[in-house]
Amino acid sequence: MSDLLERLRGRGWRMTSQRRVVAEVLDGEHVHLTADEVHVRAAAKLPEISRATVYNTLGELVSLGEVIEVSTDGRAKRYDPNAHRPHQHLVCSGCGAIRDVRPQGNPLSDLPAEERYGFTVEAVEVTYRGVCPSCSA
Amino acid sequence: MSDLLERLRGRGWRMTSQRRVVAEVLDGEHVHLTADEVHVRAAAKLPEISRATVYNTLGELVSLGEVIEVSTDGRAKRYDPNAHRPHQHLVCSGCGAIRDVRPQGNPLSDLPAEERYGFTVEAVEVTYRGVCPSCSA
DNA sequence: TCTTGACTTGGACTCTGTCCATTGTAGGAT
DNA sequence: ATCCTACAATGGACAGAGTCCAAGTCAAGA
Repeated sequence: MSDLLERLRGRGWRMTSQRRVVAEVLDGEHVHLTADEVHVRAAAKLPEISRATVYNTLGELVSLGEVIEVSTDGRAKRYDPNAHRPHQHLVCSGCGAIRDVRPQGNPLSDLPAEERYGFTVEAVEVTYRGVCPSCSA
Repeated sequence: MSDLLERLRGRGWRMTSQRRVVAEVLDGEHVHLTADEVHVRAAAKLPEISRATVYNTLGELVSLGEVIEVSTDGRAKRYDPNAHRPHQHLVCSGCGAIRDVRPQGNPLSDLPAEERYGFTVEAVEVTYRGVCPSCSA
């Protein structure tokens, strides 16, 4: 995560305690927190941090390509720091848990030219839905 | 669409003018309206129809498997009546337009057993993102 | 240390969707 | 054709997620 901070500083990001705390909260794999969860965890380290700042910071991290925004359920968006390792998501219909997974093959190539209708296709998101072990038990 | 109404009646759906109007609004291919858009169009035919009824009806159509709920952007959900023809979505990052597309291959089979982590995988959603012709012009 | 433009704050506001008590009505029963 | 009643519609209050903005604060270069 410190390399993330370095990278951001290198891009002219002004380093504030708020931004540092948000970045720290987002560290790790299989992290898929909502903005509100990020706020709660950030506030545990830095009580004065505001919701607006958390939203701003998350938005910037997304624009910078350091974090991926995931909306699997039409409810709160989730923020996934695992942005530099292409992956898909496996979502539990029961509890909403999310796992990062790595399918085989490249789904982009599954969309033939005649199905592109003049679009410049840049990315593909794949969400597998199912029931996780604890929910099916 | 009248077969839809027939099917619903056959399942014990009480046919009201409100439900009929909502079903009519959702007729067609490449239809991906938000609940609010459905309400506006329905109200053009039946001015007294309430938002709550539109939400209720859409929810029922989704439960019945006649309409698919799509949330591509974390904003308003969209409702896709093309439920009986499996397909994926191609979304324009510029204007948000959605096209139904039919990729080759079966993405479900791209998730090998060792990447399922004990989940019972039931479905997969694929969203291609790109820029549509009018936005790239 | 000073300065300044970028950052943060918090509260009001918007948008999307849900809830619920009340009123209305579709469609089977008579 | 009319009556009943369970199911459906209404609309207004409410809730959750996110945005906006004017005022105050501060990181970091000079």
